[in-house]
Amino acid sequence: MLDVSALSGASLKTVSRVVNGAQGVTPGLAEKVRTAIAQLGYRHNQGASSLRSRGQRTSSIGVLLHDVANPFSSAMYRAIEFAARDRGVVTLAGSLDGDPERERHLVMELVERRVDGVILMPSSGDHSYLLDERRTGTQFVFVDRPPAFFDADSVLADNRVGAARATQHLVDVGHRRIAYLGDSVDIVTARERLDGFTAAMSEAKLVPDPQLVVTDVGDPDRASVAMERLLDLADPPSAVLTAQNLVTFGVLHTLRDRRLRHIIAHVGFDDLPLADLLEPGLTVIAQDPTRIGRTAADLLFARIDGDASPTRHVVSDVRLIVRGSGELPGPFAS
Amino acid sequence: MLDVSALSGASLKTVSRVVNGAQGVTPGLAEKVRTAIAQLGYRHNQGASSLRSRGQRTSSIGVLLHDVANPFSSAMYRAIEFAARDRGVVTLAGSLDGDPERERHLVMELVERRVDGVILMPSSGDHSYLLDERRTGTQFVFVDRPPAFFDADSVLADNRVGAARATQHLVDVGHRRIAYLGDSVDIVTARERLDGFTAAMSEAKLVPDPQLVVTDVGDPDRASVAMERLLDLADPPSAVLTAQNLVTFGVLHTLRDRRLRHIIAHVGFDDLPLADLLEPGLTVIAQDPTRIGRTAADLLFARIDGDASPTRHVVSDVRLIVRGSGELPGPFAS
DNA sequence: CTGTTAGCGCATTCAA
DNA sequence: TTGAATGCGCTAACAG
Repeated sequence: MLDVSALSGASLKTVSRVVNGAQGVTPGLAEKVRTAIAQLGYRHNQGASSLRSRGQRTSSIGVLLHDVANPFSSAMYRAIEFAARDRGVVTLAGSLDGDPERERHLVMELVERRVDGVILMPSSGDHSYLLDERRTGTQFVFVDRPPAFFDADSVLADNRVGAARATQHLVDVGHRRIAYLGDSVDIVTARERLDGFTAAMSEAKLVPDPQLVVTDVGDPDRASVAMERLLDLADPPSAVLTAQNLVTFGVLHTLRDRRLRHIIAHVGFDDLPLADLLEPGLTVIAQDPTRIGRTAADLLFARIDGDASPTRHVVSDVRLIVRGSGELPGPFAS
Repeated sequence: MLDVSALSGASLKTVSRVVNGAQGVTPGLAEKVRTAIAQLGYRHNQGASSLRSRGQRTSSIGVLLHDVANPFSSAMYRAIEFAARDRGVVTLAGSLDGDPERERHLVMELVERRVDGVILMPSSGDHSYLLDERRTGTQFVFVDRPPAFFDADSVLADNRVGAARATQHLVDVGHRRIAYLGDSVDIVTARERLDGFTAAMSEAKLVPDPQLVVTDVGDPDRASVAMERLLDLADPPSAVLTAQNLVTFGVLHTLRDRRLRHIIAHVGFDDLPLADLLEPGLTVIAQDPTRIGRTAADLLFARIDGDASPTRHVVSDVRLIVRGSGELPGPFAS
């Protein structure tokens, strides 16, 4: 910037004004400055700039997700990135893979870089440590899972209602022995989905067979193995609800390998990219990652802009997408 | 940091030393400093730090992709993020959506934030503008598509060989009327794939029917429409090669809707998440996004570390994954 | 409308 | 081993 000042003959401050598009610079002088900038290939240094001004804002936010490559996560990230771009804000993205330690570490890395805010899909079950991090002025918004021991905005899907709707759908088709495969109940989201399942079963005057409720299968392999076991029971399920997309993945493989995809009814929580091209198509409870991302970004930017109103907890609707697998009658149909 | 200094009684410089884990601080003093840091909830400011030191390094890199939510891109991003984490480097990710202007804009945003380097899947066909950007010290590595009018490292899939292998596979099955659907030939990658197709056809002493070669369908909808037209020809193709995953997507839909998935042979370029669960499974030429991402990150970090050796162009192998769709005999088989 | 001075938070001299 | 001064690139506050 000093070089630009020297070459253009304008003072340092005037160059700064031109760079920042500030009011009140004679067009002629401004033009000289711009020429010098182009000639020297000068590039504004946002880091140095934000050190001194704009209340230390860096125009950057962090997005920490379970796994950036998960289709649900990446669709959400896309929406956040889109919202951020409108404001000239860049986004840093990281994956936590369910590791609480990595969550803390990456949050710290982001805070040390003074991002204006963080959108967090948490991997830990205790966010009290964020009280310290917030002192730097960093704002936090939670997605997919709620904050624990910490007060912050959140955007969550309606897990309970979604799981209940899926369950009821299977009941309506005529199923009685419905299996549930999901994540550990230590994860709030997973617990809510299980609650939704249980509630819908009760509603239908059905008692879930404990054998058919499996709650510690968070990845495709374990889900696959668990499903095999259920199918080997003397009295196997006629329908299955998979409470998460990786679980859905594993169960799809098992059903395909056993040639049961056309027989056992199946509803998955979360949509999958090629779900409509499967035979039969996969019936799912779909969240809207784009809307969730957009909402989270809006909440975050409002906080960054100084919104100090009470914490907001947005519940994002889910919807049932009927594609065939959830409408199968099961093995005992005539 | 001033507050920490005051509370701990150590000088500013000593606090700095402790924060950076530098040598030669009495354990006792260091402990006092750490206590003060914890007590005050002090967080190191990387922005200010990099302004003064480490040759202005920010320990951040940018990753600009066609679309962060594309499964190929997000898998690659994951690998880059992983490599970066090992070095305590954070990654900024953005989507370009094929817009050259956005590419220039986002590159500038990253340079203004003084990222140490950028991994770029380009959307533009002229990168001479990067000569200016490189003056700030920012390093560039290209992935998926090569740089034009600019000298930089690159990691590309073996597009020509991949498309040729797919074509030959279809020829080996017995196909003669093979359709090709791909992106515009203005995109270097797309041109190479088309060249591979043409070369393999020649090799087999076949002359591609110009009607069956469609080169301006970059998204699912246009690919779908184009495929419909091909199927409506008096002499439709018995096999199809789709040169990109979004094209594959569109063609899959058309074939499914026409109940031709079990009849027309189909090989896709790029793998898809549920490709093995389709009926029949989708035969593909698969790139290895993880390896590509890892390689690109390694190249970039070497440059950031001062490697000034001649530009390297890495070609990443592709492989044929046989799953069923590519081995169908076509409609005229007895 | 323009320039001067001071200082954001930190690390690099160099001296003690 | 520790500390004081100096300045990284930039902008807020204040002159002129």
